[in-house]
Amino acid sequence: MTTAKIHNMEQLAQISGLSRPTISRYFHNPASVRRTTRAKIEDVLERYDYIPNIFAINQNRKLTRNVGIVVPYLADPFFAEIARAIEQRCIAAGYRPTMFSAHGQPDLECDILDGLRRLKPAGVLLAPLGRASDRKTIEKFCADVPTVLFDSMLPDVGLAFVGSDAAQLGMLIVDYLCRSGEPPCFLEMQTPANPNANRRRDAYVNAMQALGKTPQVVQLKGAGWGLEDIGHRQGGKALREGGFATNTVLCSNDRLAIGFLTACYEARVSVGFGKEGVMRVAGQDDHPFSRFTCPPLTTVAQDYDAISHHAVKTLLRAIEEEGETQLAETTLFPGRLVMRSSA
Amino acid sequence: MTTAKIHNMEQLAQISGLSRPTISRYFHNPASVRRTTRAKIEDVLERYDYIPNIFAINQNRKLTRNVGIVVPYLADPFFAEIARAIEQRCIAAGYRPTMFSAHGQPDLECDILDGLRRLKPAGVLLAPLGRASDRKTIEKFCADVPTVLFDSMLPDVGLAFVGSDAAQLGMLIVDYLCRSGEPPCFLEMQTPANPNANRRRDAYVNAMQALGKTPQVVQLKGAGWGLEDIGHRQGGKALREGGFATNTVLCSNDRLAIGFLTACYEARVSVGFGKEGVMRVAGQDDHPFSRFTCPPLTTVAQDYDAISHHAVKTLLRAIEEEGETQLAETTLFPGRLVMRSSA
DNA sequence: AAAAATAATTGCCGCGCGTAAAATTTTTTG
DNA sequence: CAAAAAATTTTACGCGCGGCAATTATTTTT
Repeated sequence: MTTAKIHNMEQLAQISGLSRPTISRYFHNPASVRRTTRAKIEDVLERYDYIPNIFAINQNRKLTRNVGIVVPYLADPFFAEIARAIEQRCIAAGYRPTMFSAHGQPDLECDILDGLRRLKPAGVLLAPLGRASDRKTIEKFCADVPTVLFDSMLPDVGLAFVGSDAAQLGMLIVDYLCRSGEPPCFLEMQTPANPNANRRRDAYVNAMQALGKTPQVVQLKGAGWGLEDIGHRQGGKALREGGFATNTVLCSNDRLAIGFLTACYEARVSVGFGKEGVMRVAGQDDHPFSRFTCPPLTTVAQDYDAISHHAVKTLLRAIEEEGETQLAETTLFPGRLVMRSSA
Repeated sequence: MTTAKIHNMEQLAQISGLSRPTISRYFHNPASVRRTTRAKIEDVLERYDYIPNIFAINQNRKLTRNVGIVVPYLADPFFAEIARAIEQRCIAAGYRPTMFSAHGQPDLECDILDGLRRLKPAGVLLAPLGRASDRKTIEKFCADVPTVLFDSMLPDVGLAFVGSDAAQLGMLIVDYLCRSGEPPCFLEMQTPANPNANRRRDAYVNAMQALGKTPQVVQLKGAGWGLEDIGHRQGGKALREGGFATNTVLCSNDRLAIGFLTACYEARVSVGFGKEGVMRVAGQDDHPFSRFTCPPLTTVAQDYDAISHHAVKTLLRAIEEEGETQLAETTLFPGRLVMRSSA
């Protein structure tokens, strides 16, 4: 501790009376040296606390232990939460994750991937922007770097896709809404930033038809990632203009629903199930804030935990096998109905 | 383009007919080579598009252009937003920012700082966890790495602190609330995770006294970063037990207010100014979601933009001067009253 | 105790670049 | 226009580590 610091493996080798390559092996995999040797090294390590130079390591290794995590919009707590879960799992597996947010900008997404490439990452977990993404750039990136997509799927891109089963989520909530009241209309953006939106609409339509009901889709003008704002402004407009065939509105996602609830409030339309509600509103995602809306939002929860776990597992398997794992598998997890008082 | 790729400076040097160090200088600062030389290099660069290896660069440079951005809790949109602003400014200045979140965990905060050290960062922008932070670790880190603190201040730590003027924010909102209705009670956590909370309470008390009113502070049980939940549960309990002396509640921050609004809703207490409101609720921060609560939350906005701008400017100045800039200056920005319908 | 298997060492090269000092070229000066 | 000064480029060396082949030392097996 009080002694001079160690700055490279050579010095550590001298002090511990071993050779540098042995020290190198130890750091690569402590189990690859004899127990007595390991003890010597760890003994010295306790007294001097040295850490190998990360740049020198990465420069020479063919495969680093860097992992990139890229999400479209980190200011959205939904992504913040899933990114956090993924990050922790990577750390636990001994990798060095780095988080990036495209902040909703396609060009930034490209910049991030380009920058990521330079980090020689062992792999990347990518939730693409979706429709706005530059497909070619992403495809090229995936061809060079083992990449698992999550949340938002781009067909035939990446090692694998992990996400939620939109059809199941849709059926779950539509079925619930139909059983407990009037069948829902569907509220979404006209030009959604995210391809999930299309799957959700389809899921809604299919679910309605399966239940023998007539689907009604209401599309809101506006683009970008200010979903609450669109739900608020445009949703409010639709509300005032009587754009909904029934008293029940299923929103494409919770953020839209959050904005729409505000619109309902301002229009003095009371929301909730039972006698007190003129209108019922539901969302999809179980956004971290959904339980604090007024009224708290009924929604279907994505299985954050299963998604993050499986995404990381899939990536690490592909990395560690390093055999030809050309599996372009898609894994979809079911959602869970979260009943709150809004519907 | 179609030609074989270049993988190092040596090759680029050969092709361009220059020596490698000249190329190196060019990348370090294009203006440092003669115009004719620059033209040669850029000509080759257009045809081959080569990018220097980032690990090799950082290994040899005494000072990298890496910058660390550390926030206590990225799933809080407030921090996500300010981190985004800071990130962009760093990129614009030609640095390579990396974002980290302590996820509310003090030990993780230490790990992050330790990991950051290995990246030889030119500087770090740190919003510490606050009370929970391991002060010694942070102090030691700041002694080694140029660090600017923001959001949450630790006395005598770091190059500088940039944040909001709690006293001004408090006066602003208290004054408004007093002018427009009954004087506010103050709602906060018993053991706040963040030292700002103390400043805010003091600001409230001082503002009330300055206006000749009697302050009342209501403290909620609970700890951690689930602020909405505490505002909801414990705030609701206080509400039911008639814990507030007046009909106006100023929350220590917006997240607490968001939870408290839910509690009001569930208790069927209508919130808002004017005749329709039994109660008035206000917050502090102008959290991204505050405009979508029901009713939309009256609050005081922190000047995200000024804070991020000044924090980055201060850090870069300290880095680039590299002279002894031992200034431990504190810069506080005023807030702005955001009047919505909750109060 | 000898043979086989395992671990550790030596020695050397390479990675891709930074950097100080020396050599060169260009510009300024008298 | 030559000499001095300044600007630019080259030479030479080093950073801290990974990886490989050939030895040598140690442990385990027969």
